[in-house]
Amino acid sequence: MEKYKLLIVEDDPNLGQILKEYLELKGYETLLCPDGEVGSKSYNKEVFDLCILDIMMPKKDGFTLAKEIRLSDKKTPIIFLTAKSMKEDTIEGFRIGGDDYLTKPFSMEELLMRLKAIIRRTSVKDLAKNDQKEFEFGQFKFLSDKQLLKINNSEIKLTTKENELLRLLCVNKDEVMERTTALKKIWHDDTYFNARSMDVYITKLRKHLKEDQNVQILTIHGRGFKLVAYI
Amino acid sequence: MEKYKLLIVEDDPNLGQILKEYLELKGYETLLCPDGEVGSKSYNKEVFDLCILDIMMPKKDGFTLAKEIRLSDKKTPIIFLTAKSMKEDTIEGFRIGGDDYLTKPFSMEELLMRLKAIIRRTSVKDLAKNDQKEFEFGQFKFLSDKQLLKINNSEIKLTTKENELLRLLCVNKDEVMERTTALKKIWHDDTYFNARSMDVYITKLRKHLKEDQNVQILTIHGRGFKLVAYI
DNA sequence: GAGGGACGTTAAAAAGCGTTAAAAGCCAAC
DNA sequence: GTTGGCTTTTAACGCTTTTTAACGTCCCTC
Repeated sequence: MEKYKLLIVEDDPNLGQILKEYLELKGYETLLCPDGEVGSKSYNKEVFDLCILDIMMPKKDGFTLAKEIRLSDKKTPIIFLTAKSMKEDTIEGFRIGGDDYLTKPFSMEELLMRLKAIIRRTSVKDLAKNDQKEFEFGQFKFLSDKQLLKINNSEIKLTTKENELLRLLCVNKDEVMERTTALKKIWHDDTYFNARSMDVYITKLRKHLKEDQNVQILTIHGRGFKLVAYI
Repeated sequence: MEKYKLLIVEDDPNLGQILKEYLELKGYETLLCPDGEVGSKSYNKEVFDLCILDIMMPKKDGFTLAKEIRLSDKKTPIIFLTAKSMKEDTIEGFRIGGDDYLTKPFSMEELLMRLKAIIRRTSVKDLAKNDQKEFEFGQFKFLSDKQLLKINNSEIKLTTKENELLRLLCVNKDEVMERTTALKKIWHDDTYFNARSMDVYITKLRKHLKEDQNVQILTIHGRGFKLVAYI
């Protein structure tokens, strides 16, 4: 079963390690970053289900990082951690688009409860679907673990990248597969050339999917792609 | 503009009144109940977007009320208010299915921020889920999830923006689609240039809709547009 | 009915995407 | 280690979508 993935950005190595261990014990996958800059880089390379950001940190503080994240991503929940309980700070945290704000010292249990409450409310993601290996749409049958796309009596062997991209489209069928998500998950970096490479693969997949006119990959301009089947 | 409706259950008449007045000033519709029993009755009579429950109350405490609510309704967010900051209590609040937990005394501003953060999340989720995907008006059939506008035997492929705008007009058919609403929902910012861009798209849509003379996009000067079909 | 703000339309600029082909990278067989 | 075949990336060009700009018209207010 796939786990929820958390980005923890905390400069105090003790607290960071405690957070990491506790949350991993509770069944989450975590990545711990020692400052805002490393946190920013990690955020741009991977997809996380939730971010836990300390506010006062060297190099780049939590508010600045949160603002950067919110420029492109309004969705991923953010929890702030801080030693200051100042009213203005709290309000600033929510103004930026944070989802919760915990003042140190807090109990691990309370953090966990708040984290769960947020994920329960926000997560549209179905973890079970992420483990799915076979998909059907239109007249196609897609076996992602065998890299095979079947239609009628013919089989198309997919390359690794074709396979991963089609899989992500299937997991998000009838919803938008965001460009940035695909780039992070499949190409591990959201850069100009990777984006061009992805466009090439969309073309390749569209050619394969031509066999059934009722299946299409729609372009959602500025956001990504959407796999739809008309029947 | 429809307001969010809040159920406030608080036995302290002073705090209750302050909450009510403050939140109404901030644009919410509220109903204040003096204890859990009255709160329970009110909850069963009306639909609320969020509940604010004090925990220690005569007749029926906040936890009991929350449990009742969660028996039938897992969705409506619940914020607990309490004088006790005991850890077990907080955790119990989240265990029941609460969404946030504020310890008295708290600032009205912080309550408002937390409330907004929760509503921002839940309303986004709802919009994504319970949205209609197919519309009919005049001789048109509009499949918004496929970005297709059909009339007679022809299909018009819509661009992403055309599609989103037409969808918003359809949702508000025969009523005014406010300019600011459209700009916020589709362009994510109500600025001068986005407003001009939207005008361009209204022109594009009007061209597409020319196929049926009985369908029109009316201009409501100073407010927005209205999609109407005369037959 | 004059003036200013709001809207309508068209065209050009900018940004984003689609497609093809060539270059580079990878890997297994020889 | 070199070859050949396949996958992936880079490059280039053309096209579509979206935004910006400019100018004309409408419409409300005074």
